[in-house]
Amino acid sequence: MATPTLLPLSDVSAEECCSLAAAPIEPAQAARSAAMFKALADPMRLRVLSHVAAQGCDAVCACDLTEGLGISQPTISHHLKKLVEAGLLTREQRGRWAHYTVVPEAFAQLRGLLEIG
Amino acid sequence: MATPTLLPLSDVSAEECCSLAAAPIEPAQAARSAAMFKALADPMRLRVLSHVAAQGCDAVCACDLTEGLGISQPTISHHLKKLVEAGLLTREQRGRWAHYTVVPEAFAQLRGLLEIG
DNA sequence: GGGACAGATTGATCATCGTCAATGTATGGT
DNA sequence: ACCATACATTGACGATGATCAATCTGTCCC
Repeated sequence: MATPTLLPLSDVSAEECCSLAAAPIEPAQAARSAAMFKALADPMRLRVLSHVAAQGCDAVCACDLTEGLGISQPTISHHLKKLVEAGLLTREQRGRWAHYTVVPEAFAQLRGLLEIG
Repeated sequence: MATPTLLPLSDVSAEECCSLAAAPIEPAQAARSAAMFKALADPMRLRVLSHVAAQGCDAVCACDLTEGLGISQPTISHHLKKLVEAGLLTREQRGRWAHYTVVPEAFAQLRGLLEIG
């Protein structure tokens, strides 16, 4: 259990660091980048993510999100899972509580892609 | 609440300049931002966009995209329309040809949202 | 005007997604 | 052992989206 669902993100630093404007993007990288953008492409998920990001380096308990967003607990759980799968958040279990933290490298990578103009 | 004002369609610079981490995002802005990310959330659309962005400030003719991407002309047209609607590209008709150019301000805005960590 | 061309639109199909109620799984407290 | 809590998973449903073939709309040239 608790086999780290921490999928790669392996070498973010060495990974394609370049903008969409540098050259026509490769299909494989397009698929990976689109998957990350897809995680950001839902209003409620952006709000969930923003609540976590607003806590800075601190981890945020899922129980703090179930209130004030106006959606059910399973839906929040669903969104958090998507964000973790996309590599934007990490999950850490502490007793009964699940704590989430942003992954700064992922955001840096996306910012790099959007360096245009 | 912060500003219940109507959003200015033209004033990108004065628009919400802040990251997701600055504060929990407002539902209205979450919807607008998610719409832009949604335009980026498809691999083929990222490739189309990248082809345009790779031309820098020059406009790119749609006819240059129909070859080399492996999808039909209507699908390319569909993706270009989505990118224009999202504000990431502008369209300019020149005779029989449609030319597309990136909108740097849109990308700057998205980079601002992703300033995390 | 008539034909050729660029590209947008339509309609259909198949897949994916957001959401919820209900249920399941683990953990902590007594 | 038992129950309450925190969260994940399942299954269902309605909505959205990507793609294509066929068709339509406009523009250029003779």
